[in-house]
Amino acid sequence: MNIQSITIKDIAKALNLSYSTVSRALKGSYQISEPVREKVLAYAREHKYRPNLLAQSLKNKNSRCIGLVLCTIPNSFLGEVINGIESVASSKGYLVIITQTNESLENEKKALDHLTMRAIDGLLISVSTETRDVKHLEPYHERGLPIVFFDRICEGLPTHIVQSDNEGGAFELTKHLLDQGYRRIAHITSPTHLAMTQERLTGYRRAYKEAGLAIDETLLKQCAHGGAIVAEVEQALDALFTLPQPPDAILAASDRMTQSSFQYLRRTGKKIPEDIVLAGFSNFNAPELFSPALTTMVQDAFEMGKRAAILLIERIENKHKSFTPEKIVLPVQLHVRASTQQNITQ
Amino acid sequence: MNIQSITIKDIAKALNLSYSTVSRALKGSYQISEPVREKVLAYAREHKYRPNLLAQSLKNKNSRCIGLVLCTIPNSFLGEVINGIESVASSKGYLVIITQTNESLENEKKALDHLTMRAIDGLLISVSTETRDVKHLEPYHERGLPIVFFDRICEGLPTHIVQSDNEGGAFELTKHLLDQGYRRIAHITSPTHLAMTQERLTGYRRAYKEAGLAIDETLLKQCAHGGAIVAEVEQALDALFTLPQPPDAILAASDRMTQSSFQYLRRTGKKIPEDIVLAGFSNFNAPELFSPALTTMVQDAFEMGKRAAILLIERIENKHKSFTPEKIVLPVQLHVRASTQQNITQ
DNA sequence: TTGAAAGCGATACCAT
DNA sequence: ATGGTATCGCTTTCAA
Repeated sequence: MNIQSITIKDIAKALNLSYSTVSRALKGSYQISEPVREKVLAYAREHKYRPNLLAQSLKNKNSRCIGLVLCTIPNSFLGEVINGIESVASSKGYLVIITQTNESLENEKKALDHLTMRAIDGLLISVSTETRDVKHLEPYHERGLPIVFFDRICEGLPTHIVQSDNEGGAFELTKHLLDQGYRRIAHITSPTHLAMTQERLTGYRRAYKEAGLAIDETLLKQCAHGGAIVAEVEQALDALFTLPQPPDAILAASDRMTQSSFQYLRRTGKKIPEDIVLAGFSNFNAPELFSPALTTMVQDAFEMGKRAAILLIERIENKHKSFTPEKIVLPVQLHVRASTQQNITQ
Repeated sequence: MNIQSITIKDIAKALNLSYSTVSRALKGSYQISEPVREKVLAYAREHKYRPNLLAQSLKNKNSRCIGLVLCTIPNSFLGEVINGIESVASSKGYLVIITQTNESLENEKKALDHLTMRAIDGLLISVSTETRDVKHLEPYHERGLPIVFFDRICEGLPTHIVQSDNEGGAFELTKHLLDQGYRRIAHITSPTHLAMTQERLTGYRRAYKEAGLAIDETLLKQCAHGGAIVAEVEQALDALFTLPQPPDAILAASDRMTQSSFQYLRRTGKKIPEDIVLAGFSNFNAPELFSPALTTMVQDAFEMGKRAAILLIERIENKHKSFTPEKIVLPVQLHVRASTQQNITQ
């Protein structure tokens, strides 16, 4: 569809100028006389001239579009990340094109293919749970596409990275539970090939270690799809609750896993926090409205999006210059609520 | 950025063919000999040829992109709508470009400007609360851009429309509350210039009328920004609770308004459902985890997105053909939970 | 300061 | 069946 009103050629013909002159006048080039510039601008305004961005992109080899790849849009955490990204992108005149992988590497590849065929200027990506390496990203990186990883990082590319303090968060959360006297803390998390998972496990282990306690490895459960499928979370919980010694606490690694766990516990009649306590990395926007109010490790989602976008755009606009890959680790915040405190009644 | 490997010209040169022949071979045109086709395809595959979609769009005047305009992405209802849209768009090979208005008409105009300069093939839009008419959409419509409205409709354009049964939903919800014995039902909703608001008010009034009861108009509150600003919801509630006769029930018109109301009631120490009952149009994905579990009028968000996308793509692909504007009204579903039932615990 | 012309990559009409 | 060429809308180098 072409919603174009008039083109540069139309203006040129109407004013008896050459295409190039019109183009220059429109761009505000300095090598142009005032009267001509004004005449062109006036005519353009009057006839509602709008440049064809496609043509510009084709010619300039840049599109002022940023590609965004993430697992799913309807997600309280990622939704805020998107807003953070858009806030800086739109202020800098970039359009963000969002694509979802639904945790499939196949979809991730397709999304990248699609986006790059449309000449995006840069890429922001949080990889899918199936993604184990950056092989599929290398060709783009080699051709000079600026890439910034956020949230779910994948090692292997010298690019900027923006993530949460996963280790510190898991440490604090685990410590909080240990401090409350819980000893059998189940950790429901994503596949272990994800750096994020490893970091959180490290935090979890460190908390136990510093408390001088041993870890029962059977309490560590990975969900292959990062909790995208409710059944996998339920399976993990089924397994946990049929252990000779079931857990007394659950630490979930994401919004989805937290919510599925919550629903599972509710359905199976386990009382929170009396029978079992629950806490999770989660960015629900009203965890206090839950019953019981939910203890959460909150990530600064908006800030994550903002920082990632700033880094990316800075790279896009300084393509020639070399840069040192930066790794930004954003602090997380523990909000203790009723779901992890027996002595507090909501 | 150009992530292009090789172009048609490269292939043509390498194989000593003309551009046109290569183009035809790539497109699978029938008027081409087998050996040539194969040679071209083989070379293309080997050298990872990827068409430049920008160039194709410029030439073909279509982009296989759909523009999507809505108020905000991080929203349980709209998030699902987006998924519905993407499910059909991606299966038909369209890329969805999402833009947010944050309830500002100004942003809406900018988004439209941006999108159309990039030659989208069609537009899906749920207008902002500030949007009172379709004046800003007319130029695009007149130039032949296929448009489909969903959710927040704006009258005045002969296009397809997909929305929920707002009147029926409000009627049922109000009736449910009246049936429970509540008589002073406050309705917190969006500005009245929105069709959706009018429809819901109509449903509300019809329920009262059929029950043979009179309505206290002071119980009807509009939030200028549709609840996007927490303060406006709180102001509305403040006003309601300082009435000589405060409401005994609250009917909120959206996720945001429902949640803000919930938080307000919690904060001001009003017990639900003992002191006041609360119900709302809302698509929270786990309303039963709230405390108390929330009575909701659930819209079929995914289906709404799907239908809207189907209608739009059908119009895009049959541009020449005339069509009769269709108005699809999707049924909504009342889920009664504890927040509107005094006699039921949790 | 302005214009002519080439070219971005792909397509399609007109020839042959 | 294949090739030449103009074109989509815009930018930019080179000349004038």
